[in-house]
Amino acid sequence: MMNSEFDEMYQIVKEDKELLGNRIEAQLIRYIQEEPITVGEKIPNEFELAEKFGVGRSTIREAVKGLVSKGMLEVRRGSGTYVISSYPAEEDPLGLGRYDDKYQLALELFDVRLMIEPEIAAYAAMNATEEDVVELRRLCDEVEEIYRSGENHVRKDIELHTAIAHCSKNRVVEVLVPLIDSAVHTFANVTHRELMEETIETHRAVVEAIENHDQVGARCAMVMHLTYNRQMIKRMLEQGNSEN
Amino acid sequence: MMNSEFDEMYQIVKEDKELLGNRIEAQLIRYIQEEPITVGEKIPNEFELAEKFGVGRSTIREAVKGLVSKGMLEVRRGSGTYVISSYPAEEDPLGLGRYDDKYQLALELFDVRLMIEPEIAAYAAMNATEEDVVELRRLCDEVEEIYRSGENHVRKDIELHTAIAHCSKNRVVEVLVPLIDSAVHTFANVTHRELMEETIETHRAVVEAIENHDQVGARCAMVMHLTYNRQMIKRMLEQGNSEN
DNA sequence: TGTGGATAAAACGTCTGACGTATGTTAAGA
DNA sequence: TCTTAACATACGTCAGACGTTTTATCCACA
Repeated sequence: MMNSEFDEMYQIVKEDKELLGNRIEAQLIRYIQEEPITVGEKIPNEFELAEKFGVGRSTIREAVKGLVSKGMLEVRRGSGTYVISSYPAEEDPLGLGRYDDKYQLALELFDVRLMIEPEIAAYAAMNATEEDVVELRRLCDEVEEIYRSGENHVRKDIELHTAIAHCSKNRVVEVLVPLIDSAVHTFANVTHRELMEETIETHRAVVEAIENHDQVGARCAMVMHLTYNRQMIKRMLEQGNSEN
Repeated sequence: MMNSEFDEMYQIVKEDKELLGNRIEAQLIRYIQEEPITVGEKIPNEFELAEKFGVGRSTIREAVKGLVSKGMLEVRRGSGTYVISSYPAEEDPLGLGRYDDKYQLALELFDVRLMIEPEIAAYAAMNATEEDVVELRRLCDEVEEIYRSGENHVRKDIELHTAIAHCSKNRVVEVLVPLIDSAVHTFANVTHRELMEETIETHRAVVEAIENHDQVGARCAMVMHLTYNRQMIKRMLEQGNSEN
């Protein structure tokens, strides 16, 4: 048989209870990214994929359909299925992947955060309940804990900012904040010791101001938090750029 | 035969070149909204739908899958397929359909617009090129024209606000603004003569300030525009509410 | 009478094979 | 050389079978 090394790598083992189609979808992402099949190229046809992954053609079609709706693939009937983005929509919910100057994009993302998140913090200071504050404190601790353990804290960081948005009692920003912040995660994912120490500190300052219903304080703390982050990221990305 | 009146209404005629699955998806939306099948209820099973729409089960599954990824349906294996939002993601890109108090939601949407759009207008005043301004003027005219003709101007209105976002030269807000504003369209779609007259006027004030690179002026004009709109919509929705 | 487990029914998930239709390519003919 | 017809490729749709999960039913047993 051909593809034996492929089989070992990608052939699925049916034991999970997660739906097959979804697992194949994840495998397909991995396959495209590892191969790699770059933007504009076409992936193997449905029969080949079915054979490679050891599943039926309908399952492949499910997976492909999923990635089409996530903006990663495009189907041209009679011709083939093509890669149109390197990321599925979960990692890039705003569809920013089509821009290639990640550096500028990162700064623009922070400009947007600076537009809304200080205001959100002020709303939060106005509307947060006691339970909300408990939750915020817990998240602050978790972010710090994860950071100290050396793991990636970004997911938790987004959770914290989303929780602050939740405190604002405006459900629209509660949707918006994770969208924007996870885009930051994708396009400006830098970590740095000094940055983290400062982040943990300003996080607590924001939460404290919210707890005291100090709107101006919350707004200012958030501005500081984001400004410092923006500055550091700008510096680090400039270094990264100059190395090219 | 049963369902004859149904057949007349929903049975598809195979003549278009649009893919069957996509057409069925649209039919399914219409069916759910007209029936109506409200949030939380389940839709008929796949076999019934296949028979009703006169297509194969795989086609129904394609359509359902599409609406799942658009956040309108949820499939519970072994149980059925349920409506979780009254709108597909195109009309409700932020997934706000799961909330049922449209009134409060509309106000929250305007609060968010008030957070970002004045700031965007200020950025636009700073960065707009001459061609940008020409485009803005053109859109102002078009909005007015469409309004005078009695047609629905909201699409064009969103275009104008998106164009202003484009002038800011921040590509993130250029993505964000149409998301938010089309949600406004879905959840707070009110028209009113007085509102429109004022809207057309303040639109021009914003554009004029942008043209003059008057950041403060642009910000203020946008605040006025949105505040007035929020106020009117609040009043009209309160009337609507009290009639219940 | 009440409860727990076995059983059946309902509904989605996946596989297979066949045929339809759009697209692209190639080769023959004018 | 250009056009056109045939052919190959690849996705689209259908039909039927069987598996798995969830939910409802019902009966036995305490």
